[in-house]
Amino acid sequence: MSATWIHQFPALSVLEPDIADRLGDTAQTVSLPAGHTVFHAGDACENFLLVLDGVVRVHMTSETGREIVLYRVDAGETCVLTTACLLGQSPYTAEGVCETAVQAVVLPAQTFQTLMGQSAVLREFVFQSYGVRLAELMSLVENVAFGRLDVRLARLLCEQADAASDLNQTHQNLAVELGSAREVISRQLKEFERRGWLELSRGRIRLRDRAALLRLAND
Amino acid sequence: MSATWIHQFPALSVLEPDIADRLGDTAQTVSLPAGHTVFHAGDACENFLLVLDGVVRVHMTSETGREIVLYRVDAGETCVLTTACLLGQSPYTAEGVCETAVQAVVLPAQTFQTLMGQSAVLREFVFQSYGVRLAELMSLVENVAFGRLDVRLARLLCEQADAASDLNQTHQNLAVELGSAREVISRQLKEFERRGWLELSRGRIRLRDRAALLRLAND
DNA sequence: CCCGTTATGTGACTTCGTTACAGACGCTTG
DNA sequence: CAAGCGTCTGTAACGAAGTCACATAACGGG
Repeated sequence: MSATWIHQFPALSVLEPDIADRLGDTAQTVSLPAGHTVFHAGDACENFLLVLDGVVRVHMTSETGREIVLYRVDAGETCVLTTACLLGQSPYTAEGVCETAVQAVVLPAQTFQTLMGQSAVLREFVFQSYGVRLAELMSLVENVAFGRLDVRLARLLCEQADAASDLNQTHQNLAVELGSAREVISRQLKEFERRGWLELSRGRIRLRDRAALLRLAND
Repeated sequence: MSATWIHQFPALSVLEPDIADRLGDTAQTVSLPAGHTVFHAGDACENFLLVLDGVVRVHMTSETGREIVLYRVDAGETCVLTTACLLGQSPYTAEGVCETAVQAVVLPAQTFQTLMGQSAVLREFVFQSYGVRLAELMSLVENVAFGRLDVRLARLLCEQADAASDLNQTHQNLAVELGSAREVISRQLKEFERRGWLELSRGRIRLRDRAALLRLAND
């Protein structure tokens, strides 16, 4: 019998019935707490992962300790890095950490390979993920290589702020998001505050002039 | 009858016979001169591409004119960006230029989709490409975000120098390779020359102390 | 040989990352 | 409540890399 979780996701709800059954039978679902490390750089990859609920953040760390977020895996998405490592028999080159509590489906490599050969829908699904991530990564390269930090920061702030124009983030977290250094972000935020665009307090930023930030962001 | 070019490539020589025939029948092969632009950023993608001979370079250009090489498509390889755009119905986000004269197979989107559904070998081939490029792009992100320029340049010089330790490249070209600026590369090369590691002349660099460059490169 | 084109050299300046701290805030605990 | 501690933020000085504005220099036809 096909598991109920499959029907949560449009991309999978059209799975061939027999494939859906196989998936429901073989796949284990696991619960991981927030902060749990799903994989480290250098780990061998043994399972295909599909996130059912929560968010996994995939990021790289430099030798000097700086980090950069590559992408996030949301509910209904798969981790392409995992797929790539599985199919290419190569170890992970980045780290995956649960940003929230996460429910995920774990599929042994062997089963994954078999199902990929049998299900056009699953293939389509995985291909789609690849395409999206590839585009994201290219855009990341562009931003890191050419983008100005003030512009990127302004964009990030506008994206992350909630309806009340608040965001609860440390400068360190924002730095990781952009692959920059905490001190640089602090400096830039201070400059934004000086211009009256926002207000800083410990662990929180309140946007005061979103329009100004958006103007800068759309450079 | 299956075209002879198919047998040049290990990955495709194991194609199912009927698929190979279809490919041989429908696919057009084209010849492009060195310097020819295969696709621009913003173009819609209409054909699947497979390089038979020569090299296509895929790079991005910033608003300010700086460029960075994302990857190269060599003989026997496909352009993942093309595949991604094809499957995702999205426009190109980078530019592809023939670095040498190029012979390539051009497959209409429709035919590609059909063959992808029918041939496990072709799928395997395309998946493999995705994985490799994804890893390359992640490594690029890491280098651009965290790598020191002198180290990256030293690495590039060692890679590109021929057996005689010569390489015929302008500083501008090296800059594009690393996503940096010409002046910065000139400065760094001058510094290497000052240390006696190489010799500069117009359009050519001769390595004098490859060991020293390698030491720096392996930081 | 002259001249236009392409390549390289240089200095001043800006932005960003690094190092090395000093405070400041919030929380626990005696 | 005060003291102590871990985390977060501020700052200054410096180094590394990108930008701007040029000056030269080498090459390759006519």
